[in-house]
Amino acid sequence: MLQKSATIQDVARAAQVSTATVSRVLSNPKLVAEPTRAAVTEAIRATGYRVNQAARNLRMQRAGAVLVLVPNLGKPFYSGILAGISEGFAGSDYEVLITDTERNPMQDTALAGYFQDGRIDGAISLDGGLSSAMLNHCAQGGAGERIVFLCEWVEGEDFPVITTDNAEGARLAIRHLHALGHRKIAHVTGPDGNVLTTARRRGMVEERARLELPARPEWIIRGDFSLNSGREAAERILAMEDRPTAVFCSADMVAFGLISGLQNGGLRVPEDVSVVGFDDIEMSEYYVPALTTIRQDRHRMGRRSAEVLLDRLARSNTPLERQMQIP
Amino acid sequence: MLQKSATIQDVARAAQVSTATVSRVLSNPKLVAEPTRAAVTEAIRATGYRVNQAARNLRMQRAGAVLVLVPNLGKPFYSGILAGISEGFAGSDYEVLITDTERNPMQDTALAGYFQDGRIDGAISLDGGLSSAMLNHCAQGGAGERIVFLCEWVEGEDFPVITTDNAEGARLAIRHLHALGHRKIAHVTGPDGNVLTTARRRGMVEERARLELPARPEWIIRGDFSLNSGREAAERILAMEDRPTAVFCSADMVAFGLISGLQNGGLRVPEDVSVVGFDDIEMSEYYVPALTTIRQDRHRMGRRSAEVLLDRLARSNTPLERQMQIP
DNA sequence: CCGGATGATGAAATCGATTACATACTCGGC
DNA sequence: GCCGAGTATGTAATCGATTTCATCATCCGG
Repeated sequence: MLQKSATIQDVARAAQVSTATVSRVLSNPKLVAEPTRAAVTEAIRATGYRVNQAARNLRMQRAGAVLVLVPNLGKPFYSGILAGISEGFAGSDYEVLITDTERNPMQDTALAGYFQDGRIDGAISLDGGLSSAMLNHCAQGGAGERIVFLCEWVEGEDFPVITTDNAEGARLAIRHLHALGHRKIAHVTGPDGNVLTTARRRGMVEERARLELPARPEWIIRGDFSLNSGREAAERILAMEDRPTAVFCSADMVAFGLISGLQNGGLRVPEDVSVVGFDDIEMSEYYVPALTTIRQDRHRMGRRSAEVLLDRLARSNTPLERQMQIP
Repeated sequence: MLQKSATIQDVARAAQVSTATVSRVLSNPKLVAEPTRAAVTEAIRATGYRVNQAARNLRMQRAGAVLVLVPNLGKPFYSGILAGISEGFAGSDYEVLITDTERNPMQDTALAGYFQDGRIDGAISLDGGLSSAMLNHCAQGGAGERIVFLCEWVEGEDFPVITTDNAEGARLAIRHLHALGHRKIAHVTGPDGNVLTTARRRGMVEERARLELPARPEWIIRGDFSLNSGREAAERILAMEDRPTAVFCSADMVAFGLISGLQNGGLRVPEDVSVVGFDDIEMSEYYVPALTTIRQDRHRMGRRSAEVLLDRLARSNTPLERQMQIP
């Protein structure tokens, strides 16, 4: 706060009106007569007045901020999403807080605590691994309406979710490889228990069955969306006697790790093995060879989630009678 | 805020003491007698009381948040840094706000506005492109002590800077290429006017001169830290009659774009052209071929900048007499 | 046994906004 | 000429904490 910036009192004094009038000029100008309004506006300019957010938030019973839960800030996949979210909230009077759920794991009550403290009005979670207990705490505090999920979600809870059709993306990938003539297709999954892992694997398996392609258990390789898990998958594949000719990866990063591992092992991509990724992060176009991948418009999804949350916040701040306008 | 969470009044009532006592138990327990303290603690537990941050911040004249200015949230280079910063502030009672200065450019007064509004207590800028006018506004508001720079900095201003020795990194890169036998070395720069561009180019040029390597003007190619500028640089190099045998890139992303462009153009890397990057983002190890690069410990730098800012904030909230303890 | 130091606690002011309620004035209809 | 509605503004309560200052009890040395 530093330099004693002008307060609403100072403005009121300068314009020779009450603080109520100043406040009205700011929030609801048409309640104030033109000459008064002009005087106040001038006084605001002259004093360099700026609304003190802490005071405003206290009085209005709001926090003026939303929290974004990111599984791992270090993954480039999330950066585009964050940019979209941040853009979505620019111009609103909400600040965007970001936390890394992997490096700073949340206790069961931590998220609810943010709400109770009045530190946030809402949250966007990119982490589908939140415990139901944690979400229940929030719901009990009345914050159930103020949480939306993005990309991932929690099975069995019905918060709004902005996501792509992951199973369909997987099917698409398999169809693509099939069209290229591949029959023996492997899949590197995401981490166990992750909803995206499940959806993408399901899509993959379904489509493989539909196309009547061969399926060997070792062709489903467990990964975790990381570069390194791709590299490990490469070693597994190199060691197989009956090698797949194509691999569908659950994420672009996995694909990069896989390709680098395969090439180091002497297999050429795409001549010997075709690889398809998921996400379409910017890098994928510039990888050598360029990666075929399933696109997710991360920026747009980020924006969208911001819009959804803003809408819900507006709605839940509106008194009920104004919501149901039908007589 | 939602559910009327218990207030300090409720606790005071439950414990049959005044709010002052409750507040003291929270902030300075040794001022309160043991039995009273126990009663209050129990009342806090029973009511599920949590301090309301807006009220606390208002009274204490602080914002309880810091702002991180990121040039472009979409670049993976920044994600590790953000993770470090976020970790550095975990456990402190400051929230971390993040803004993208490219997508949401700041007006001259915007940053100062954040301080004046009482929305932030300090800022970490990864953007060396902030105008001096903007910084002056902040300094005039007394926020001069509460800004630190990270990676980039503004020439001519003396805010604390956490950064690597960029010129030395560049020299290192050139020495490395020289040791491999390369004599004709090109450089893809960052964007004009960027401080990192200047430092790295200077290091490169100095070392090239020291080693008495040939220098052709067209071997300094203008880029902008992006994948695409690397690809464009590749086209320029492919079109040269006197081609360099090695290229030092101002960033890993540039190197990736360059390698992909060169290979598409029929040159092999590293057989025909060696490429060195800068930053050592996680991908670089997994690129094919693996990229040689100049390491920056982004996570640590992030943490460090948080520490520096926290220290300055603590200092500037301490009354002067307690700072100068020498009699 | 008293004065003053020390310790524990409470009453009330304060931070800077918003807003319910009160007041004063204007205007039109009867 | 009076009343009610409407408009413009002010007074003061309020949000939920922190902190200054006052009060009161206790204790110790002389």
